[in-house]
Amino acid sequence: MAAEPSFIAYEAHSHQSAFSRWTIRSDHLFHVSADTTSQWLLKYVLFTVPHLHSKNREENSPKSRDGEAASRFRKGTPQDELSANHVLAERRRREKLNERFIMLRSLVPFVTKMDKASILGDTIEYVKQLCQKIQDLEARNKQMESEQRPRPVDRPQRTTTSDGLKKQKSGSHGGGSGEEFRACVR
Amino acid sequence: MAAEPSFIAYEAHSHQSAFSRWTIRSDHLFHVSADTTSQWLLKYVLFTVPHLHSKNREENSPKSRDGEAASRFRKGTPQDELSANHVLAERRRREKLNERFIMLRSLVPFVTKMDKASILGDTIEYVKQLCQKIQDLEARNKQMESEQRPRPVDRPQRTTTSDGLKKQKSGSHGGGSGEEFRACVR
DNA sequence: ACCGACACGTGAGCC
DNA sequence: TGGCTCACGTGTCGG
Repeated sequence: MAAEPSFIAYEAHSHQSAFSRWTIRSDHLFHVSADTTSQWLLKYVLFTVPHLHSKNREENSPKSRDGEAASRFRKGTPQDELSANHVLAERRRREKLNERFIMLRSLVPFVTKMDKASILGDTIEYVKQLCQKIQDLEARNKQMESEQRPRPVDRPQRTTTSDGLKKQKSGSHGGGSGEEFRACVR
Repeated sequence: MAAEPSFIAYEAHSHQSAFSRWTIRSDHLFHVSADTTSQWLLKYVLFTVPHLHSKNREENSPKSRDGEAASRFRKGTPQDELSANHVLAERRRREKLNERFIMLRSLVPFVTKMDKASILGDTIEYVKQLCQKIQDLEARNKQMESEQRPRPVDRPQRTTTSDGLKKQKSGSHGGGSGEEFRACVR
């Protein structure tokens, strides 16, 4: 029932539109190393590399719809706007979410499992460890500072430390988010 | 399954088993505040509260299956083992993943959107900021240490920081991972 | 042969 | 009102 009515009309070939299509094709044509982490890496590079250095859109996907609407001259568009738009939005949602997953996995240092669940698991643990480490460092820093300078002349805990630490920008979206937020509340 | 065990034999009523069932039911019977973040909060408390103070398992879920298998006296079990087991496993997978999502959201300090995607987005940004902050603290710490005490007396990096941080067990697998791993590689 | 993982489409609900 | 997110079941691929 999944593949029934006048649907999005990606080629004649029935269901499994788009994603699985090129996955399979790339799996067969290029026959890249399909042993471990097989199609994940492939999908990763094929999916992110075009996004990296190209700002142009791929908006033809919503346009190809009317073409099939002309060919598929059903009486109205009851399932068109109600479904074809829906399935597309849903696909976009999944896509966005997967992108976040990949991006998140690239941050966590030691991950070997690509399991969508292990990614979350490792992240949730990594954040905990980072958090604890920050508290540790902060406490030691303050303690050391206090022991070094027992003179309470002033206590400016934000003197920018006058060190030449390089704050590399996060780069991507460049949104100037407020720095020094309340971190590690647990 | 969160609410109660031995109930996988969802009633006679066809699809939409379990989750949507009690969601709708709770929506109608209890008619709790269904205005903002409506069923999310409800599901959250109903799902996590039993898990908080109860260590007992709920492994009866694979057992209740035979009951309905008896009622469903088809000739063999072609769709039973091929489907009923599969759908159950899939549901368990989603459930585990959702649990991770909730647990992850509880770590990030400032989140207002409950969007499954915003959770990831905020987390991925939070990790970045934590990471940068660790580098910052570390650099300052080292620099201060070098300028303060050129004499290498000793540096016990495990002074327990004298804070009352309570290490709640993660419970599930409890793998005692090695501390002081390589953090913040970026 | 089974089990785990994932993408997909689809029904439902909430702004 | 449609857009948007979510949960679900299902088909399919890999170990």
